[in-house]
Amino acid sequence: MKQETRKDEIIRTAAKLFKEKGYSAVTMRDLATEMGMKAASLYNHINSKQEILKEIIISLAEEFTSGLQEIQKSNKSNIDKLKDVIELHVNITSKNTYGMASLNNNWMHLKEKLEYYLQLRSNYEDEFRNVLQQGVKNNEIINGNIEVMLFSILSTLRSLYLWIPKKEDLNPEELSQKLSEVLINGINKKID
Amino acid sequence: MKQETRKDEIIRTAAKLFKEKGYSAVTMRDLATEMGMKAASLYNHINSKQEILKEIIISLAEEFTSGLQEIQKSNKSNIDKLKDVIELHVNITSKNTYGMASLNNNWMHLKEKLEYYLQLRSNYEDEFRNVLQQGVKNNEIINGNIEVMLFSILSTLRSLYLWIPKKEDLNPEELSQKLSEVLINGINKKID
DNA sequence: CAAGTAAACTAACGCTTGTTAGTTTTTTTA
DNA sequence: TAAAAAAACTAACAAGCGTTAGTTTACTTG
Repeated sequence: MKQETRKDEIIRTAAKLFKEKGYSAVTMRDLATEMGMKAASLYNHINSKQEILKEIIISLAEEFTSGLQEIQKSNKSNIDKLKDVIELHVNITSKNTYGMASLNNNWMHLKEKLEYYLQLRSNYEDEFRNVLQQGVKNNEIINGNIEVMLFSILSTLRSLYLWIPKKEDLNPEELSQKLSEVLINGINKKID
Repeated sequence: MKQETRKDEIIRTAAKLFKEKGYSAVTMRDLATEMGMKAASLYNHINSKQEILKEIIISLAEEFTSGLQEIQKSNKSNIDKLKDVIELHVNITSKNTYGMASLNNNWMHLKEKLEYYLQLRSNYEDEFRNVLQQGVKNNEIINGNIEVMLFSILSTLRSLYLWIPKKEDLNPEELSQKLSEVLINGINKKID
């Protein structure tokens, strides 16, 4: 575990402010105040406001990409892969709810890295869809509208950053498990 | 059907830009350009940038509130009430995906109306939770973690604004129905 | 403890922001 | 068609923006 540099601290603090007000509404003076310094001093550690956003978003996006690739390698059932993906989202989001807000809401303010981000995101959705499609093919998942399923599950997972901070009584393991139950089996009481 | 005033047109155009870049990143000059006029001219129709945001968000929030109250009045089963709520979200969002982006992501930039908005939102979640709780009590809904169910469903419904514009092949009725299926029954293939 | 480096500071830059004042043009009304 | 109203315009404002240059202070190291 490498210890946090001043740059890391700035990025972490920025992510927190970006979650509260969005990238554009947070000024370098806001960030400096929160760090207990003057705005110009930030530039001893970072090159630009844009760089901060890039660091927050791209590192998270790559973490999701490599996480999903790892899951795909296994030879588990597709339902179990789906459970692993849910766990992946819960784990990454639990560690960095602030950063996830930027990933979800501030990606459009990326400049040089925008295209790269969109590529990662698009690939991620394709891989995710693939799990569902294979699940249908193998009779693990109902033969319904794949896009509706994908959208529904992914929307929930992408919103975790808003909800995890409010429910600290649930640890990541419990949360993953309960979330898997609801997302996979629904809420309907079976008649049996 | 009252015809659209110039003010309405400005608000609608602003909502579109707010969705693309967020409230703070959209300037009055951006909005004016999109409207084919100069920034100062906007002020013949609106009082401030803040007023535009207020109009977008509060009208939608009140539409949700009154819609849910109407649903609560009926004596349908709670599962059927839930289906109606899903339909409510699909209908309101279909009519105004741009405005829904502001509702979801730019509410924190409200000033005078912030507290009012938060009250509406909080009440809405309480009413929604109530439907689920009654459903559990009446043996319609599984006796699981209510908060996880609430979060999962509401996250999906609140993300509809991102997804509806990309899937124009699905009309609101079909979408509501398929969404209800997935959110209520899950995606798991029943073994029978 | 001297030298070097890291990290803070002050001051300022050129540019953009939301908004106002005053004027001109266009459209509606009588 | 003249008067009134609506809706555009130009010009400018004070404040705030990200960032740079140059300097001072605080820590680290030989």
